[in-house]
Amino acid sequence: MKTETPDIYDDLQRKLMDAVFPPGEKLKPADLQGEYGCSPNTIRDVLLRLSRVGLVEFEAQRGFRAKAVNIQVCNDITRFRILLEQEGTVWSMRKGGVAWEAKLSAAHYALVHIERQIEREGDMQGHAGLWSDAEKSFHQILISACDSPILQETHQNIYLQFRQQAVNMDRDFSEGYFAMIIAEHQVILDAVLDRDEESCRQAIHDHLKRNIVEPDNEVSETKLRRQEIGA
Amino acid sequence: MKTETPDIYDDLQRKLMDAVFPPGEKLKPADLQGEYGCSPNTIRDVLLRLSRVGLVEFEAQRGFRAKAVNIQVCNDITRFRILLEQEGTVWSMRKGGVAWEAKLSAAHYALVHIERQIEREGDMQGHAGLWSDAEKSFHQILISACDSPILQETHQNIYLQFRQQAVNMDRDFSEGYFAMIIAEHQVILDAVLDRDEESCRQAIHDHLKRNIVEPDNEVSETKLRRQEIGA
DNA sequence: ATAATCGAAAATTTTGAAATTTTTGCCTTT
DNA sequence: AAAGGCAAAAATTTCAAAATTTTCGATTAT
Repeated sequence: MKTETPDIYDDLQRKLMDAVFPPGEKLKPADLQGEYGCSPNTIRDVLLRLSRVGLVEFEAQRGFRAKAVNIQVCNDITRFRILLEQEGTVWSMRKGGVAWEAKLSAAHYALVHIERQIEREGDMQGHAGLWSDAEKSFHQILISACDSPILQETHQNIYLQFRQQAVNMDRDFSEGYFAMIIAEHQVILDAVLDRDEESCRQAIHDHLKRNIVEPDNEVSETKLRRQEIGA
Repeated sequence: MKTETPDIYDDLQRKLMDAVFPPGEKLKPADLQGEYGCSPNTIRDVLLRLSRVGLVEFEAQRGFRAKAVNIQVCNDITRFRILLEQEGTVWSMRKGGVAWEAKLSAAHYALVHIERQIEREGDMQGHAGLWSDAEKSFHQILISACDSPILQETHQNIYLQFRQQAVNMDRDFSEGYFAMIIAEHQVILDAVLDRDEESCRQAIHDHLKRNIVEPDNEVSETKLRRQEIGA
């Protein structure tokens, strides 16, 4: 039998991020085993590794659960992501050279291209995967020159968790949503290329703050679909 | 057979932090098995969980290694720790109430007590464990009111890694070392109680920056004992 | 002499069943 | 009727052996 653990890992990660498992659902190796035609222990192994990234919650003697989704967790992840991305970007601005700027510009170009297309066609479904990859790429390149493997790895994990939370929330991709996103990404890019650290921090904060739902912000409260499920 | 996995986990974590395993050394489940009288798979399980904390490096199909120790990693960990502790403390200053201040004062009092004793007796060995716990407690309480479980968990992991690095370095606990540490901790506490965010950031930075060894800082270069081993 | 290839040995991963622990439903007791 | 306890069932963890992959040394070809 060939080694297919990486495939199982990737498949489970994708399902976790695509909300195939409701937040908080128990993940029983014995059940999942059938899906992949391997032994329960192989699944256990994969789940342990996924818990390393934070996509799965693990408690000794009590097995695994898909990570909970609720306002508190989502806010926490977002605030932490803002911190990591602000600092990682500022450090990158100090360390990064022309090559970094070029990569960032390229990633931004590709991202804007997809976003404009979605805005025109008004069709999110067809391009969801493509946009997701491009957005991820842009934000990762943003901090890629910061010369801190630990910050980058932590950010990568937080980003995955952020996506997991986001997918489980209803977001209104209404008219003009992507136009707004495009503008925000542009502000970030400009601040970086201008080497304006404060503007950059501000731009990153402004871009991500929509995901922080304050308790008194009644309008945004309705954004959570499966709120509190699996808390 | 009873459940003793937690014991194995704790024991391995301690050995990792006490530099019983040289940095970079391969950790073979089959070898460690004998020590604990369990199967190799149980060890594997534990090592996977330790890799979640960052004390152990894991690569698919290539097993486990004690985390590498070198200037770059140590600097990276320290810079990241500074960031987390600055931000966590500032957030705590905004959220924390009297109860938090009281706990922090208590932790500081206990810490200073031990540090003065060590400074007087000039004996680090006898109090190493006690001081280590008190220092950890102070720094954790510092960020305990920040209302961000993710930041706290990340800080906890980074702190463990920091200790792992520190143990593997030669540090000169020469005359006056702890007097210096005592003063620095005091500055941090004062800034917190004064609700002076900028002073607080500065104090935390000043306290931890000794662990950042710049390449051009020749004096400090010699501090690394097993530098580059297991890189 | 250097590089590439093959094969044996070592190490890691997977397996399926046994042992342990937690959970659940039912019965007894207050 | 509610609370507590017991036993059966379900789920998790552990085990030791088998299968796979990697590593390392030696041989061969360039």
